[in-house]
Amino acid sequence: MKLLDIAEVASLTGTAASTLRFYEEKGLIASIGRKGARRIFEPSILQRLALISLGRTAGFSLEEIGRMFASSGAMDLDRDLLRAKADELDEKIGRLQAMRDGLRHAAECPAPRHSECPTFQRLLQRAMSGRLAPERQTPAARLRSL
Amino acid sequence: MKLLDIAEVASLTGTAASTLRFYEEKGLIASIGRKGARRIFEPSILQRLALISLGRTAGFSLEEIGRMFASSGAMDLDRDLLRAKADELDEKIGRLQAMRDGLRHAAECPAPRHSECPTFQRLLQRAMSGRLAPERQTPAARLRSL
DNA sequence: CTGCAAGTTCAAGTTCACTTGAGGTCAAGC
DNA sequence: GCTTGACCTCAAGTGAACTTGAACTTGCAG
Repeated sequence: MKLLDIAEVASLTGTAASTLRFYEEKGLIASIGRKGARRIFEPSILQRLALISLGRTAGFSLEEIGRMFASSGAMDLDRDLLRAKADELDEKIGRLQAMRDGLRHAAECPAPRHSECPTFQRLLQRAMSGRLAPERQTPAARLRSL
Repeated sequence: MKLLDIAEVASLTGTAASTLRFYEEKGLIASIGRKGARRIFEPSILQRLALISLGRTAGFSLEEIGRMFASSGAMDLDRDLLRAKADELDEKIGRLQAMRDGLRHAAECPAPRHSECPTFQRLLQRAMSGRLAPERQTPAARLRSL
């Protein structure tokens, strides 16, 4: 099992070395040791970084992602929380789909103004359903609710 | 056609008044005029703000969103760009779906470590296909996307 | 053995999207 | 007429997620 130095991890994952150091400082990743002053990583770091990247894409903060990794290093969370996050993603996916359809339609629609096109209106409606007045939540409150 | 003051727009859209002023400064919205020093808005501002919120959820920056509104005020863009954005969204949706499936699976899977579960592995693979690093997202965008 | 590219730390800087604060104006209700 | 509060401007502050810079050290090719 080949060990990796920071440059290898960086180029294999597309993550800047500075970001890796930053993530280590934040406790999201860990180097298995040092060779002199230089960090060395296990290959499993690649999966871990994939997971982090994925979580970021899904809209989780580094803080949240950090909590998803138990001390064991595995994803280890309350199943209810996992399900709740999945539901959250479902909603987001739905809105993104509507947005995508809206864009696609806008690219094809011959109407001079999309605001006058009923199809566009319907898509906009769907994309926004239930979130015209998004209950503003403080970061602190959001953290508490985890 | 009832005109709205900043407080009405704020409460109808859930957008803070300070944000509305900020958006105006950035050219994303415009007030139709002033009553004394106070901004007054056309009701169509509500749709515009819905569109902005939608775009933010879809991961576009304010800058990008600004460019999507031509001077006319309608969404008026190069159709190719619109299509490209739609494709971008498609990819993102795919990844989010995989992530959602991964979370859902993690909530059910009896395996002690998800890193040893082939189903989870497959989902992770799919979620990550063709991408190394996540795009940057602001905290505000994350809050909105809840 | 030496040169130097590539690593290290730590502090400070950057970007984005807002928010907050200080200080001021003004219309409306008492 | 006076107070109150919602609005105004402009500048500075905030938090997340990094990046950059300065100053220093080290592994390894030549």
